[in-house]
Amino acid sequence: MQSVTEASDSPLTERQRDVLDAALGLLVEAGDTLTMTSVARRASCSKETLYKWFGDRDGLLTATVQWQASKVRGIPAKRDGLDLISLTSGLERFASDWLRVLSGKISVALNRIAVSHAGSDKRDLGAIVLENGPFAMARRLMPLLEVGREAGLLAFEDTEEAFRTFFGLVVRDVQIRLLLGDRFELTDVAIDGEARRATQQFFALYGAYTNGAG
Amino acid sequence: MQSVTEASDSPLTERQRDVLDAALGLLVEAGDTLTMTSVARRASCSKETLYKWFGDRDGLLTATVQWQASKVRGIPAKRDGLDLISLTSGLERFASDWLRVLSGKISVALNRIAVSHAGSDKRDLGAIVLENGPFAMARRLMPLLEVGREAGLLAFEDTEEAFRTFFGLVVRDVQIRLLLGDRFELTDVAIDGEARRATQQFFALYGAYTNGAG
DNA sequence: CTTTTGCCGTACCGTACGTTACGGTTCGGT
DNA sequence: ACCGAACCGTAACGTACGGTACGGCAAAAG
Repeated sequence: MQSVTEASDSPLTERQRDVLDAALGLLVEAGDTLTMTSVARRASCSKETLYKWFGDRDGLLTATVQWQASKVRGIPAKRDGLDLISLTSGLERFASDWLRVLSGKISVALNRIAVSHAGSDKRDLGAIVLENGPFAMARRLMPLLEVGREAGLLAFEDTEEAFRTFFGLVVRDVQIRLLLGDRFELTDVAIDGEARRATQQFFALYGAYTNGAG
Repeated sequence: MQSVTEASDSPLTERQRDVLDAALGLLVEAGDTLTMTSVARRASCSKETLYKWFGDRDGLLTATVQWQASKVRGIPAKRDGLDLISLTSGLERFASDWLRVLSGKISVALNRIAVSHAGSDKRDLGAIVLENGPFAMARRLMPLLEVGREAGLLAFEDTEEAFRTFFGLVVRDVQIRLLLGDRFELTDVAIDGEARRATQQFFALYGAYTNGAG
């Protein structure tokens, strides 16, 4: 027996991971209208166990979001961006991956939960999603941008500023429209096209061989 | 007596508007955790009246969102963008206004509500917010962009494509961070700076005097 | 074999809240 | 002055759901 709600680095039994996967599935299907009873039934476990492991409903939600975050985390960006070709393809692949994750059902569902719980005095799911969403993207991308700058391929003063512009060029209105329930068809080829366009526009703004209008 | 839930263009009594303002205030303060009782108390009306006018809780929420939308709607964009100066200032003012609305408490609250209700089978608040948010922005801005193109100041093929890029350059990660509860200080001068940067970058991408990389 | 532990299944409790019902009050119409 | 409609305030109902208690079982510990 171990309560997961205390320290953030509890090792999580395989059974617990199964339970969280069940909760994740229900979260995607039903949003935060999921009930403790439904989670228990889906996971074939008792409600008592849920409460023993996760404390309360909010603890279960938090653990579920963290569990998904731990799955996505750790796709390291390759730092081989020394020439223009590899930097370009690195940015493109980055944008492509990001859009793919962003438009996935799980991401949409989790962002919905976090948004609707933000501003509450409970455990802040928003902070977790923020940390594993935009902030994680920044942590992974900004080193790549700086490598590009040191290689003389990019020109900017504020790295965060450059990153946020890249973010805007990649995501545009896609995420908010998805969150607001707009039916959106975003095929894989469309995503790749978006990534290519965003990268191209980013180079038009921050490429060292054009104007360095940072 | 008139039920507002049926036709979308019910004229709304002044008393009803007062009630919706009260609901709006509670929505900003408490999110969708507001109760029918609290709305009745704040508006000094009976719950029976709430149900007679708006049908049910969801109808009240919908009416409230529509009421706020009807307040924001109808700030027409001036179509005087014939020379570069006025086009630039038009875009800047547009971006500035948009960021100001976007970062306001009411906008954040309403987007939160709409996001958390999206994907539900109830009346779609997401569609309303979408219609009065990004889509309204598009309807107002795209004509201005086309005027700029016809005046030879901008170069692009797909107007919607150009608009969405402008959207991305203006909003970047601001909205999602606000929705996720990130404490964010966005002063008026900062907003004006953002608007200026976005406009400048947009001209760098779509200005006719540079490359027309649409 | 006995004890302990951990968990399942289920019944149960308390409460919050959406919704309805009803008596009392205001107010415009005649 | 009278009537009826609209509305206020509040009490009451029904229910869904978070949280708890408890009996039974299987497996590990002793």
